[in-house]
Amino acid sequence: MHASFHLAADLDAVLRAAASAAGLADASAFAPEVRTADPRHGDFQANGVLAYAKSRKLNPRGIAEQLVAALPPAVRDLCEVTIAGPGFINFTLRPAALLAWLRTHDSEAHLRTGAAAAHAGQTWVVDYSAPNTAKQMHVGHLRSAVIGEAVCRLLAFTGARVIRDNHLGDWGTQFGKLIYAYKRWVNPAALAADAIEELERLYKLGNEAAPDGSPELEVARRELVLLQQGDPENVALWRKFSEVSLAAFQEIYDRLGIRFDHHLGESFYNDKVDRVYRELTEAGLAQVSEGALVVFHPEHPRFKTQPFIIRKADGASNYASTDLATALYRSEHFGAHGIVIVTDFRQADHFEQLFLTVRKWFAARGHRLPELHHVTFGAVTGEDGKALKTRSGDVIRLKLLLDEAVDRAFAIVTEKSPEIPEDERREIARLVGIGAVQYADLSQNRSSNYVFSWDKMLALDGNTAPYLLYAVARIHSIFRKAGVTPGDPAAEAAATAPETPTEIALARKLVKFPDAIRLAADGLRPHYLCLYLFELASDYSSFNNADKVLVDDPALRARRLLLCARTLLLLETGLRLLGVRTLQRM
RNA sequence: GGACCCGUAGCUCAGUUGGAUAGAGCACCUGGCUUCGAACCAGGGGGCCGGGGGUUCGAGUCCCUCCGGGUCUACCA
Repeated sequence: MHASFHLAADLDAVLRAAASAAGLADASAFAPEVRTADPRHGDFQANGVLAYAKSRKLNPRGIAEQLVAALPPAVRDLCEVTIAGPGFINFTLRPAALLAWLRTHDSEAHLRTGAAAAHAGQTWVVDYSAPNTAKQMHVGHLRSAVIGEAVCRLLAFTGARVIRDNHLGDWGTQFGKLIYAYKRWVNPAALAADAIEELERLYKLGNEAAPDGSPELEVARRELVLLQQGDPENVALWRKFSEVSLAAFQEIYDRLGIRFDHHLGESFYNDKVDRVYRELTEAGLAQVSEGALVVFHPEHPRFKTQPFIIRKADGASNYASTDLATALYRSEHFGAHGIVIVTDFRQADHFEQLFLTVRKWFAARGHRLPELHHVTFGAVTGEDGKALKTRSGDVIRLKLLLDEAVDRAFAIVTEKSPEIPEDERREIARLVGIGAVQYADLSQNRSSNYVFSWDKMLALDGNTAPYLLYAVARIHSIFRKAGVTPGDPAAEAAATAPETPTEIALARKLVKFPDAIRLAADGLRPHYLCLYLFELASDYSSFNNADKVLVDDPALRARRLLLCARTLLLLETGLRLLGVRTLQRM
């Protein structure tokens, strides 16, 4: 039996064809709206009949009956079709169809082939993490890195060529103060021991030493001017700051499994902003206001009066200038079909103005316009609801936060599995601890604030990394006991279609994987995939509890091993797409 | 003042271009290991989806309004 990857998409196509075959008026305008259904009603449901019938003042049940009658016989082999309520069409997959899908989708490569249609042939640039150089990464930098990496993997899985670009904050007025402080107070021993720590100390010293209106600030400004004019000493210092910072960042990225293709920070666009000023001025989009070069958007309720400042009154560039230049570079140099920028919600205004400006600018100059997406996320707060990151001091360093996650995970593993050797417990703790932090960030709808809670993210029940990793470990354990490699065709050859309620519930959940991928990738919202994986692991646990796998009956044993192997495949594939690493024992 | 985000069970959160009786986890109560990993599972109680109005076959979801919390609002990013 044929089983294509995305069954819902197939049903959609079949219903469109049925609309024509049934002779519906204006059949090409009929949108089936196939989506996953509540399991009580079926596997998929088509809701489009109601909207279609309503707008044409037809009886929806009558239309649904015509459509169902026009379905090709093959659809009935695949699933049971019923009409319910005012005109929903419900599709319930037959056990044989479930088995066929599971047999076909037996490797990550096969899943990838099925999923890759969505963004095939496209190039997407993802701009995430983007910390400021000369400062340590803190807890506020976590979400962009974790969500951005998951978005990259989802886009790549759905067929895109993904370019990971770390748009570092490596330019700006703060470097004048930093150079000022460095030249006076650098401690060479501290610099050798922990360079980023020493830079951060100097950064704060510079800020304190050069308040607004002070003569020290004038000196700091001269350092900045020297840097911008290419003064060898200051340029060398600035380079050192960048190198030291990148090395420190990479230690964090290594622990999170992140590797960027490019680190094109703000400094990279220094020589590219003049073209921005020129083209926006020539296009009539930019104007001088209060000495600055700005863009207004008269059609916008707010941005008709709130300017987008693209060049400061003193002639210097700002982040609007470099972000505009960045958009053009990504379009021209990378040939981007899509640009995704992952920052917190406080920058929503900026990116709305940026995107409005880019669309008008590119249209005026004939530049190729990519899809532009600002992937925002809420703040990370403590359990008291207040921001974890306070304005004055007491920021939690990301390095220490990850250390604590691993320490806490180690204590739990040691308590639960004392028989495992310490070396392996350390490795398990590393995967579970880091995975728990990543997963906690990803599993919640990114637009709301995220309450940071050690106890919740490390819990063994609920929608957490440890729960999913535990399901993975249990499945591996069964295969170890059986002496079988997961997915071995010989072990699955005799498999029959699922029969028990828990087998069927698990199989029905497995075939919904494509829908979860599509939801997550289309909306750039990884939490849809998390939710799916949690439900899958939960259905697996019920199955695991109710149906013994390693039984004597060869057909029964084969089909349960097949269910185990596919669950393992989808859990491991899904977690990999989230950037969470899996293990075999915990 | 204006704009945007959030408000769903005691707590933390899901809820797909508007779809069927609003779902999880925690906590609470009951039951299940001589059995592939009980770090688990099965079952139970718990809701004016912030308030009010509107749109329609149908609203947690869309529109208006009010309340509460957060953020941004001319040269930091």
